[in-house]
Amino acid sequence: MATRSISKSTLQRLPIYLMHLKSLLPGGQSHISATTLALALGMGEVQVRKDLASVSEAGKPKVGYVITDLIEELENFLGYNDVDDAVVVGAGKLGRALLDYNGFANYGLNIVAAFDIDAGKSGVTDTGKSIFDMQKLEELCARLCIRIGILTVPADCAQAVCDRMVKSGILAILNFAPAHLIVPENVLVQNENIATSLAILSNRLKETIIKSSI
Amino acid sequence: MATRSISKSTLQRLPIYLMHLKSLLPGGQSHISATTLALALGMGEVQVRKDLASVSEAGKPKVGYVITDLIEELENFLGYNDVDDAVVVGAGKLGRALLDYNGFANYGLNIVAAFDIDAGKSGVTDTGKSIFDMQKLEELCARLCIRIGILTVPADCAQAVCDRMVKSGILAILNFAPAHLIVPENVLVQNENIATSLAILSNRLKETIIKSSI
DNA sequence: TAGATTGTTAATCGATTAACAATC
DNA sequence: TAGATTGTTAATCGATTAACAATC
Repeated sequence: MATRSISKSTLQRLPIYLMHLKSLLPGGQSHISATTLALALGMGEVQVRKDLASVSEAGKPKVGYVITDLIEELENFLGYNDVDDAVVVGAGKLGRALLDYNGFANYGLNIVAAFDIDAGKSGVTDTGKSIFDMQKLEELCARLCIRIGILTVPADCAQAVCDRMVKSGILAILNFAPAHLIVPENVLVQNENIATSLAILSNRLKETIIKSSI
Repeated sequence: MATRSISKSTLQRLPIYLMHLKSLLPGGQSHISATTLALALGMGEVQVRKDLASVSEAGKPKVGYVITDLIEELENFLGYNDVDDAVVVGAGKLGRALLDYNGFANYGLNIVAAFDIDAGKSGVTDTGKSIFDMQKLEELCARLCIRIGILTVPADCAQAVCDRMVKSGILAILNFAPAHLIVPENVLVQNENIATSLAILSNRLKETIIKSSI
């Protein structure tokens, strides 16, 4: 199977295209050109065309792409159609917000439950999702073959909790804790660190202000 | 003033160094070499050295860097010491989680209040932060000179709300809505889209599984 | 046919890595 | 002094952009 390897940068942009295309659906227009798409998203048109070429063969000169087809191809490529089960570990405010967020279904992610060290948090949330005691983590992950875990515990116990997740068979971790995780080679970590985003934003803001005050 | 422009990639890594250095403080060790730091974070040692050189002059051959000094320099550079006020717009679960998260203070961000279109959500949270009706947005932002806004509304009203934030004088937006925002040239947007992270994670997971099944 | 738009090949740009001289 | 470690200059790598041929 030729899983043509795709660059990380392109992969990051694909969901942006998908998002925009979906927002176009109610408008009723059937086709879109890479040029138009690039303009709307403030990207280079060659970049858009190259990115789209990596998931679709359906671009037609003069008319562009069929929007619904492109959406379908993007969703398939991104795996939004075959659902993966996931768990949230750490049922603090952020953890519970993610647990109850119903938008993940659109991205092929089904959060089945959350876990917390504080047994007092066990129970069922507004939306009917269960929060279990951490003790149940290993058994439940193994039984349901959970491969994706969302880590939302404080930094100081992030590594210890991460180790337990790995032991439970989790292969991919979305890490919201402001901590660097050490994992075995076969386990993936994607850091979702708000501090990092903030750093970039405030640095750029400072530069903007300096520039505009000259 | 020589605001030596720093690459975006480096800027993204600085908070990671800072985070790790802080976690080292309780250990009592006074110095650290770029080599050690690189090893701990799974990065190249030249990269670490180059990144650190962009914020510090204090590296000494043979001994490395004084940890506390390096922390100080990183915090100054990242602006964690001069606090910026910010508001959250959209008091849903995520918005309220961010509003009540007390970790932002470490990053030089002080969230003063949240706003929501649903006046029924107005009030005070557990941690004493106020949620106001959206109507108050413009007046309060102007009065407090708010320049940073955190956007946590649903995708379908993200652009409209963003426009109001811009009109209120906000210059930097941390966007959690899964939508592409169009803003004037002088306004910065940093997208914090979980779908994107998820796309990368699940794609890499798939590749890992394919590879390991060969 | 003419022209808009596609997909691709070549050139440029930026970031990472390798090599090395400087120094405590 | 010797060697660990720094900071920098040059080489490599990857991603973006520009140029262009193909085509509906």
